[in-house]
This record gives sequence, C-alpha cells and structure tokens, in this order.
Amino acid sequence: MIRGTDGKRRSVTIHDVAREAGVSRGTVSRVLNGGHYVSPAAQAAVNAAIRKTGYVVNRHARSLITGKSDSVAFLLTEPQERFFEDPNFNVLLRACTQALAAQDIPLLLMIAGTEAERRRNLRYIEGGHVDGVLLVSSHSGDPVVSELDAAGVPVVACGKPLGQRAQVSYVAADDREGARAMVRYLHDSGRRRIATVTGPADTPGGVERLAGYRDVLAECGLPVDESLIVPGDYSRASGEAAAELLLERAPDMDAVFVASDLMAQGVLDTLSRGGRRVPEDVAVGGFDDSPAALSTRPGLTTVRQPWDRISTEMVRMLLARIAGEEPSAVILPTELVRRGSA
Amino acid sequence: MIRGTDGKRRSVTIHDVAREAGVSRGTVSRVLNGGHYVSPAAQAAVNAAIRKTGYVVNRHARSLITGKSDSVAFLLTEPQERFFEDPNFNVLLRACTQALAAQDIPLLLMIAGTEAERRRNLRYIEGGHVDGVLLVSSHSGDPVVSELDAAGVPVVACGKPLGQRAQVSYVAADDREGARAMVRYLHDSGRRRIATVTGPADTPGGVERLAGYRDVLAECGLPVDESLIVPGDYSRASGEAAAELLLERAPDMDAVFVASDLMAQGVLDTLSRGGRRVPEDVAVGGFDDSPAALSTRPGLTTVRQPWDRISTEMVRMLLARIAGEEPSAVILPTELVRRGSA
DNA sequence: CTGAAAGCGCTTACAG
DNA sequence: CTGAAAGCGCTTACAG
Repeated sequence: MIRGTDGKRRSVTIHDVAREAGVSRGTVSRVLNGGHYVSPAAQAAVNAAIRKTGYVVNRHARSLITGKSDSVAFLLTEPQERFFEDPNFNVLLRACTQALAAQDIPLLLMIAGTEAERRRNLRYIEGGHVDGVLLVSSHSGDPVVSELDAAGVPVVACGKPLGQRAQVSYVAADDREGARAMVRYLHDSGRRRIATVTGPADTPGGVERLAGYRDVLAECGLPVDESLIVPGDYSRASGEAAAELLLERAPDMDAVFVASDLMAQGVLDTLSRGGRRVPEDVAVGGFDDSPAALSTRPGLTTVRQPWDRISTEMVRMLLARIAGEEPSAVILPTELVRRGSA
Repeated sequence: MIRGTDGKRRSVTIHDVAREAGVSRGTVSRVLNGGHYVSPAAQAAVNAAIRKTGYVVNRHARSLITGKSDSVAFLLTEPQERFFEDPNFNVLLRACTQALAAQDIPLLLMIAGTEAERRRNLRYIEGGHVDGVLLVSSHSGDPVVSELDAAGVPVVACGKPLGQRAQVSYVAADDREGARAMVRYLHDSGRRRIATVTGPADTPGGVERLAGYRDVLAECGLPVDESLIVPGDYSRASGEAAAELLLERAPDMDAVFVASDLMAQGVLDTLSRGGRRVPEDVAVGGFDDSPAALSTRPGLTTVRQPWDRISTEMVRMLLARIAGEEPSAVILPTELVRRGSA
C-alpha cells in the first residue's frame, strides 16, 4: 500500500517502482519477467525499488495481456460421496496443492458431482480461467475428459482414463504389477484358495488388479475358480457384502486379495464376525496403503500407491503440457507393505 | 472462440457482442452487471447476442477494474497431518466448495503447514488475489488471524479463534451444550463414574467440551474426580493412550465422554483389548459424528456437528463481510446421535 | 540495453 | 436510457 497525492491508500504499481528506480515501466517489467535484456545496474535498481516499495505484481493485469491465468484446477468428477470418503483423496489433494504452491500456482478446487456442477465448472475452465486441469475421474467414458480435450485445455488425469478416444496425459500406479506382487506373496506364504474382491469393472483399478490376480494364478498353475471372484465398488460396505458372499460360496478359502483398503476393512469386519481368525484362517491383502490400513486389527498388509510421486508427477506433467509438450503417460511402481493381516 | 479478420482464433469479447447486438460496449457491460439503466429492447438484443456468440466475460479484465477477484481462499493452518486425517475436514471442504460454486465463486485451496508456506500464502492473499478467506485454524494465537485482519482481508473462521485481539467473524457448533447433552445422556442412563478424554487446551473444542462435562457433573451433584479427566490431541492414537491411562487409574469407570470421534475410535480399541464390553461395562460417547462414527463396532453414540450448516453459514458470512458488513459470530446447535456404544 | 507507445478486455463516471 | 472516452496495471513489439 502507498498513499496517493490525494492521501488515499492505493496499491503500489509498476509505475511506482519505475519512478523509485529511475527507469521506465518497460524495464521494470523486464526484470519481473526474467531479467533478459536488462543491464545489471538497472536490474539492481529495480530490485531495490521493489523491496523498498513492497511491490507485488497484479496478476489480473498480467493475465489480461498474457492470456494465462497462472492457476490450475483440481477437478473431481467422481460421484463425490464415495471419493470424499476415501482417505487417498486427501493425500492426493494435499500433495498436489503443495507441489503447485512450490511454483506459486494456486489450485482451484472444483467438484462436479451433479450435471449442473459439471456444466458450471466446464464453462469456467473453458472460459480460460485456469491454464490446465488435474483431473480425478475414474469412471469409464467420462464426458468431461473429451470436452476438456476438445476445448484444448491441458489435462493430466490421475489414473488411466478408460474408454477415451482423446489422447490424454495421465499418471498411474502400476496396478497390475502391484496386484501380482500381492497375490504372489499370498501364494508364497502357502495359501492355495485365494479369493479376490475387485473394484468396479469400469475403473482401471477394477480391471488391472483383477488381471494381476489372474496372471499369478496362471503362473502358479492354480485353477481360476470364478466363484472366488467377487466384485465390489471400493466402499467399505461392499467389502463386507463381498466377504459374506465368499464365506458362503467358499468356506474353505484361505486368503483374499482385496482391491482397496477400504473394502479390506469391510472384509476384515465380516471375517471376524464370521469367526475367522486373520491371518491364521484367512490371510487378507489390501491395496492403497491408505490411512485405513493402519487402523485395522491386525494391521493390513497392502500394496502402497506412491501418492507423493503421483502428485508430483501430475503437477510436473501438467506444467509441461501447459508449456506445449505433447501428452504422455507415467506408470509408477508400487510397493508391498507387510503388516499383520497376511 | 471466433475467427478474427486474419483468420486466427481469438475469444469473443464484449466488443463482438456489442457489434452483434448493435449497441455500444458500455451497454453490454451494463446488462452484464445487473441490467440497470438499460432499455428492455437493448437488454434483449444483448442477451441474444451473448447467446449467439457464446460470450463469457474475461474475469481478469473485470478484476483489473473492480479491484475484486471474485474468488475466495480456503486456508488451512492446522498442522496438516492431523487435520487431513480428520474426516470432518473433507465434509467442511466439500460443503464450502459447493456453497461457493453456487455463487460462481471459485475456491482456492491453500495449506500453510510450514512457515514458508504461511508466508507465501499470506503474500498471495494480501496481494489482493482473493476477496476473502475461509480460515481453518484451531490453535490458539495463530498469527495468521491477526495478520489477515491487519491487512484488511475479510475472514471467517471455522470455530472460535482463541487468543485473538482481532475481532474476527466465526461460526462454530455449540460445543459446550453438545457436551452437556452427551454427559447428561450418560448420566440419565445410569452411569456414575463418567470419565472424559479432552481435546487440546488451546482449541475451543478442548476447552468448551470439558466445560460442558463439568457443568453436568455439578448439575447432577456428582463429584469431579480429576483423575477421570485425561487430555488428548484429537488423534486416534491419543485416544488409545488416554483409555489405557483411565483403565489403570479408574478401573471402575462406567462411561467415557470423548471429545472427538477419532479419539473415541482409539478408546474403543483399547477398551476391547482390555476386555471391557461396550456399552455393557463402559459406555462411550464421541463428538463430531464423523464418518468414523459409523465404522466402529458397536456404532458410536456421538454429538453431531452440523457441518452443512457450518459451511453454508461460513460462506454466507464471508460474502457479507466482503460486501462490507461488520464481523459477527454464529453458534449452531448440535444433535445427539444414538448408536450402540452408549 | 532502454524508453515510448499500443493494447489486453473490461467498467464507469460523464455528458447528453 | 445510451455512447464515447478514460483508465485499471501490466507486457511486448518497435525503434533507437
């Protein structure tokens, strides 16, 4: 803030800095934008003036010229109830916010749970108010993906967008290999009747983790018993229901690979109510390594998704896309985390 | 988008709309801003032109003039790990995002976990890049509150900011009365050795819920046994530790009022490991009615915080503050939710 | 390397 | 009620 000739408060502009430094506004702008074609002397004078006046750039004025907003949207199109319940969401959101903040780029949080919200957010984004979007949408054929792509808005998705013609950047954990590692581990510890609770078939996690399960059974020469495969929807409740079904269909199962920690929690509950000891009678393996995995009794053996790296990569890729790079995909390795349940 | 005379894509501006409607840009701007002093005919022509051209206002240009950004920050200064772990956070964040979205105001998510992050966010906010801030900061004497206030930035806090000279707007649940209702309920169901696990003494929930506990004991003529009062920090782990201490100090306790659901989860775990049946041997009451309350066995009897209303009120008050209204406080009633644990 | 000038897309007194 | 004009705070060719 500064006092104008009329004594009123107004914020300090590039003009004030220029006067203070004894240079033109153009020169101030040049040092602000990287200092190219500026003499060291002018550079120093301007920097001193900036410090003295407490100048901070007016981003609106800048954006008006450059056509860029220097902000990014984090768009959630998932049926929100479920995903907001998921502890992974927090980890992702926080890490993205911080990775962006490190570059001084604010994150606009947008939720497109209803059709009306979807329209509004799309209008805002396509209005050019953000430079790109970090997209969290796991269901197949989400129209948001193609709309954004058609509008020419840089997008990086979390997880591979299924059923899309558009070529969109994404970063994902290696679901299939993660699932393999877990099932292999169950097999190696002597389990032979290994069941699985899958995620929805229209999500990458639903498809890939099941594929990994099948891979290992084949590898090990174990027959694939379809009655041992039960679908879930990633919710805890669906884990309970799935476990009940399994207990009924295959009372002799000795292990379950569950495609998410939240569902694994449900499985654990049902198993314990059914009088099965974990891991003695039935070993349980989860997926995610979410905070939930620490709160079960026994602790959940699971597959860690590298959320920190996922977030960092998403941000890096989005910035690259905004800078003009072509779309690309990054697959990150997972890690088996052993606790008490298997 | 539109094609310029040179055939290049450029976005449609107020100028295009004016030409299409056969009026001046000033008139277009007037209908955009409420339609005052505009004839019905001009109004209609402009609206038609807007629809035809697909015009959407350039907010940067607008902000440059008005000095307002039409956006709001959601600032989290809590030591982040803990609060991001709290399911209440999600409920609050989602509801605020949606209440704001309904007014077409984007929410910028900011996390000030470290000193560096705090500075950066403050600089951004004080640079006038947001019109106001929704503040989530529960520890006493948070410097962010006074800095924001000193900079003249409208603020509405979630929960009463403790240890502040600044007069800041806030909305909070009626912690004290909520605690009273719970302890009264425990007493009414015949419990006489009622312990409590409190929140940190520098948070409103830590102070008020304990006060409510004391109120009821006094009301009922029960002696206050200080050894029955154990402090926690809202985390699940602290609930476990507190319960261990209580089991040791007061093996005859028959109820515990726990100041958060997360801690209550920990208490439940410890109790069950200690061989106590809930609610038969010990009744357990929580606070929050967070998603965690549904996932315990038995379900947690707790005090519901009206997060929807809290969020709605926060947004409403912030908008009022931005519009020039004086600070104010809103206290919202809580509700006792009975489940299996008490 | 540097200054003068145009212009980004809008809003808002001002004069009619 | 309406148009012409000034101006918000910047960036960026352009000419030197």
